[in-house]
Amino acid sequence: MTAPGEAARRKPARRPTIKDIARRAGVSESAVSFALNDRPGVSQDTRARVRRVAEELGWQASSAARALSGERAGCAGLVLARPAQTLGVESFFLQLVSGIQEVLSARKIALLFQVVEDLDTECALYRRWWAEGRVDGVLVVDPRTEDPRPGLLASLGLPAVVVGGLATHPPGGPQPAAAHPPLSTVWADDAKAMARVLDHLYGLGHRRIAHVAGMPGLAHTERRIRSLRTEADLRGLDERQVRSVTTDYSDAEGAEATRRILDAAEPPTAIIYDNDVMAVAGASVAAGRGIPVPARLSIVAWDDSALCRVTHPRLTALVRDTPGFGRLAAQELLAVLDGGPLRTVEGELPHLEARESTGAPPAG
Amino acid sequence: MTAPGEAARRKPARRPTIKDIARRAGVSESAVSFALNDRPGVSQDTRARVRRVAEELGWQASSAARALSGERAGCAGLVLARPAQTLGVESFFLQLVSGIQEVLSARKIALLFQVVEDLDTECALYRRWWAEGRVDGVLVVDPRTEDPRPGLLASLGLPAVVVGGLATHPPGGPQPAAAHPPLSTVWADDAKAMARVLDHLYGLGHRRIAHVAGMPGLAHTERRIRSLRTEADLRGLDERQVRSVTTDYSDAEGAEATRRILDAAEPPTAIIYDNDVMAVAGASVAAGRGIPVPARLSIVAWDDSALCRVTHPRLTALVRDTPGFGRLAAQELLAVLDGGPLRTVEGELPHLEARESTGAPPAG
DNA sequence: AGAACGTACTAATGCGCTTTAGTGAGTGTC
DNA sequence: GACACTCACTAAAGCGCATTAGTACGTTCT
Repeated sequence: MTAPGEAARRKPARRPTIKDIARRAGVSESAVSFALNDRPGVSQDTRARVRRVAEELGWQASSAARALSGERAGCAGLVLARPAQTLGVESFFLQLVSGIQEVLSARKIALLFQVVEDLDTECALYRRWWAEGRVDGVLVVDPRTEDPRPGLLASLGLPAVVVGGLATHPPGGPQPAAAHPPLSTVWADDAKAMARVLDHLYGLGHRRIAHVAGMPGLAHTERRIRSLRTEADLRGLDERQVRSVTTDYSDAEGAEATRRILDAAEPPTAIIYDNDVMAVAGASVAAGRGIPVPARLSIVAWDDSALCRVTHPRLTALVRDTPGFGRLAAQELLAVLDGGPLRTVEGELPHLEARESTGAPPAG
Repeated sequence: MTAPGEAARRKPARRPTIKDIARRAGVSESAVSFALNDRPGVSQDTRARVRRVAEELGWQASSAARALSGERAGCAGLVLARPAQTLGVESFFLQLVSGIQEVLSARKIALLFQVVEDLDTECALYRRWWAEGRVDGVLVVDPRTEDPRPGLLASLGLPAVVVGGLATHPPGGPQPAAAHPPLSTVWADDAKAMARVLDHLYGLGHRRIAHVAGMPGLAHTERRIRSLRTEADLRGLDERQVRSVTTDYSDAEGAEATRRILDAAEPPTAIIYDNDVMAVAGASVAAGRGIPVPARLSIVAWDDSALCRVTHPRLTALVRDTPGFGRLAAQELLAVLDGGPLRTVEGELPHLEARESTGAPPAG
């Protein structure tokens, strides 16, 4: 008699293998393999019998064995490079991941998810995953303007899909000098989305607008800033009237940026925030100073979430279907794994959900 | 000449194997294996040489091969069973995961992370992971009062650690009738934490207190509710003065619960919310009704986050070290994988960060 | 000097699966 | 009735590693 804990823990429940199936079905192991993988070489009868036995035994192919012989790990990877404290509140990633998995799990592909501190660690991790044969492909998020990852992945021959950009410029615009290396990409048209936001604010009468952007160096940050400038130019608004500042996406920097913006001699009548957390932080700064929203300051959040709906007033937000974007990315990765051509796929355009935080600017 | 995309994508860069190392170092494959795994049987000289060659080649053991021969997948699993829309804003999980990985990745153990819809799917996934040999162990989160998972995992013999509960009662208290199956557990003492919250509010003078709890059936929800009742009894507060209602953790239900609570004939002077999102939603409802916080209503949030700091007033919150909790859980899983004894480990007690949302109740 | 032992290595086996190369029985052909 | 040919299946090899059994050589003991 062993100790009770020991006894209960290490049950001998051995996992069934095709050998077990072969024995019970009275055929060879190879026949089992053929039967279970829809390969020709077995009769309908045998196939059915083998399937039944496998079912009974609750058999599932050992992922290790399959990976070793079949050269497929059955695994995709996703690395999130964020300093620990920036991991904050954003619902974005959990939603993205949930969308990704919806598609991957239908093909029985698991997702290896890792949070790391910085880009170098992320690159090192890709190398390790590649050398270990751990993943069949990866999803690259938070693309940068100068990004080492696509080049690295291409050189390793590790299939990958870039999520959210390094996008080619919109048709008609200038093509970027150094086109990104050959990786499939799914992206959203931030430029068009930004145009919509500006349309909304300009239409309400705003002429002095600030943009509290996210991290400099991120591709979509740059795209949004550039787009805002383009759209402002179209409407004859100069750099003093419409301008962007960058932050680290945190509530602290969002608040700080807001304070500086409001301290200006001629403060803007509207602020666009690049995420929900900063928008709420900014709204809080305004409230603290007794600045009524939207009477004296309009606020727009890029990315909707519960946050935007629980504040008072509720925040006008740019709503996008993040799980849907994740599904799109996963589908594209599957396509690449199946040997499909490199593509650049555009996700759904976000729409602006106008709520109570935007209105006409003060008359003066 | 193939198409440019094709050519660039499938680089022949073969992953190095121990055979390559053996050839270059002029020894047998087994010698390489011994050398790289710190096994006796090779001289210091050879060991060093093999190591150098492996380094040069950028070799990493194939996880599949190692798993197949060594019976270790080098992978842990974490499943999050949440309906998609509840995936909201909580920073809790990303932080927990980041703490877990800090510990696991030091041992080169990857984390398989999956979001599923419900508990049944989660159980099915455990079965599949087990049958596929995909994971060496799993971390079980959101333990329930009647939870099928520990039993399942124990019967499969899949090592596991329960994160956050099914805890035995505090020493001295009554032991639960059906002790949980033999799984290691890390938990936080919600009872003591709740006592602290009540201390704070009672000390300020509050005698009518509501508790907007999380999902019924979750172990920690029940623990908090039970603890609140116990602590209330100790102070002579009956069920009309102090009571809990359950929700699904969403901002919507948090707001709805708040409305109902404030509609009561004798509304409470303080509300405790089981997460940050609901607390902010509740604060917003109060603001919408013109109820000043904390002058007429005090608010406490369980779990701190950026949200609690960006609202106005900032919310008093129960702060816990979530990444630290994740690290603890991961360490415990490693201990179990190493064949250590089953244990129940208690995490750090959260502390109450008093901010502007709590104060003395109105004089009347 | 031969047995006994330890050291540093090589050879061989197996993990569970996929895949390629057989093999033997049945069918059709002239 | 010997020929090619197909069908349903089995045997065997190999994926990359860990591990066990074996081997050759040098040292020590008696």
